[in-house]
Amino acid sequence: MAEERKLTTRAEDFSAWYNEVVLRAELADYSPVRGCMVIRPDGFGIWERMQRALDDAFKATGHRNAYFPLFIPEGFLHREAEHVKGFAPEMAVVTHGGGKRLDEPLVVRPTSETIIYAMFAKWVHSYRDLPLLINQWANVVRWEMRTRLFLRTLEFLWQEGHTAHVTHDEAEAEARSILVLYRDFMDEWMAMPVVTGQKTESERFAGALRTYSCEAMMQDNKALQAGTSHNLGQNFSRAFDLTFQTESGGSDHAWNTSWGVSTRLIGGLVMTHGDDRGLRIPPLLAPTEVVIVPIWRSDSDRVRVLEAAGRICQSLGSWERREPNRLRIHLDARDTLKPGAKYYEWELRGVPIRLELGPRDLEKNQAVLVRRDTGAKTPASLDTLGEDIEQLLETIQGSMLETARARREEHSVRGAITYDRFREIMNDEGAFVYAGWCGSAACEAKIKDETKATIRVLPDEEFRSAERPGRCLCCDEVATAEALWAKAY
RNA sequence: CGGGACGUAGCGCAGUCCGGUAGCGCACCUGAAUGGGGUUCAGGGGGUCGCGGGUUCAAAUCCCGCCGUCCCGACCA
Repeated sequence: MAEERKLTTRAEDFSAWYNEVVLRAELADYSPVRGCMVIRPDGFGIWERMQRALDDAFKATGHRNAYFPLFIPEGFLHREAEHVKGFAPEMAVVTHGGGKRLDEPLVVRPTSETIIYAMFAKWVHSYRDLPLLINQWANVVRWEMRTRLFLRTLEFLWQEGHTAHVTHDEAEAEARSILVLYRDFMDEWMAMPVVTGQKTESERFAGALRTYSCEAMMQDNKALQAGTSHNLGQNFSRAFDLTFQTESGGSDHAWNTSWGVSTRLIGGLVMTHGDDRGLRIPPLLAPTEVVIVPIWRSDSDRVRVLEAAGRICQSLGSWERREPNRLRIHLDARDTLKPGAKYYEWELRGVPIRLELGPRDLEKNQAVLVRRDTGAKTPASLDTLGEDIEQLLETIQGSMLETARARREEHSVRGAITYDRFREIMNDEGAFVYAGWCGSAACEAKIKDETKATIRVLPDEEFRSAERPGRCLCCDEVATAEALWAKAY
């Protein structure tokens, strides 16, 4: 009977395991519309914490939030040739409104470059108006053929930053600094280590000069693009007449960047940290950091334990060092479930710390703290509970990052490698392979065709192998770059 | 759009080959006991068997058509 309730283990079938965890932990659900997703409160709670952290970071670097329309005139998309080519196949188009056929169809935004730069053109007149640093929290629609909860849905929530600058270098610096901001967020908040780097021409954002990306490794050794930042050059400025008067009195097109992360991050979080018991949420993003499971035998015990648990909630929730952000603590006082059943449930939901409190603990003036990530149990004195929990949460956060990083490194291959060996690795377990590339799209395509692996990025200096491979993985020509190869989501 | 599988209670499934009262587990409701790792017992509610047509005394089951979902390809944050 207990067997039946067990999760599919990750090793058996990673996809099935992922779906099962997302659904059973109640992060999301399928909607009546195929390919769309309902984000449930538990999932949205994680997103809200991500939003807050990112929003603070954007504000701290001078960006401000604004909102632009959901509908974009179809003609706008066509003004940038590359852009429309990239997005046309996945656009949802509104042809009727108010019962009448529209003169010009409206595209439901797949991304907002066009409408935003059309507005920027009205707002920017002088170099003094620059840089213009705007962010938008919004939903977008991309009509994907195959969807997957959180990772690829027809509609998704995201944040898209759009900026305009006086010079190329300034825009480039912005795109790079946002990439670092993303990486820090993924490291420090999500405990999900990422490789940063530049996309190849074939993987570049439609209409961009250069695209930078954060790539995370999932537990099936596939790569997940977790965030992107683009230097758009003057392509959109030209298309939308975004000009300004320069300091010397001339006229110039502004330089743009755009960048975004989406609810896909939640999928990445699940696939990075989840285990065979369910979700593991890093403390900083956990909607609930601590769950108290009270234990009692008799009615009098029940009263005593619940009273003590209530006191803990009150004092920790208002613990002075946490003000105004109280410790996010939940008391599971349900008397319909045995403690054991509660343990399984909260483990599935990924709450970082479980606090067990029973009559025996009260006698010893202690509680038992159980880590979700390692399962380790330690008693803690009720007198120092706040400090101990705070300490433990920090430990868990750091330890989860280290575990994920170690896992990634364990499945990374650096240095010279033969094509046969590469194919073997890709067909076997999969891995992040750092290997030479001649720079030709032909080789890139050939490898993708033969191994299903793709170039994810040309990694930043710090992620490259110490010894640069001299030869292209594919054609054996002299390599002009080292690329990160992996199978990808 | 090509290849494969499936559609039966909220969820997971059996029953279909070989037509004959619509079942099981979980969840849910009521009551009692239980309570430091998925409690037990007793009772109970819930299904136009994806939709439409055909064959038959009789269809979840056989035949035809349609719809939908999932998986694998091409596409993608």
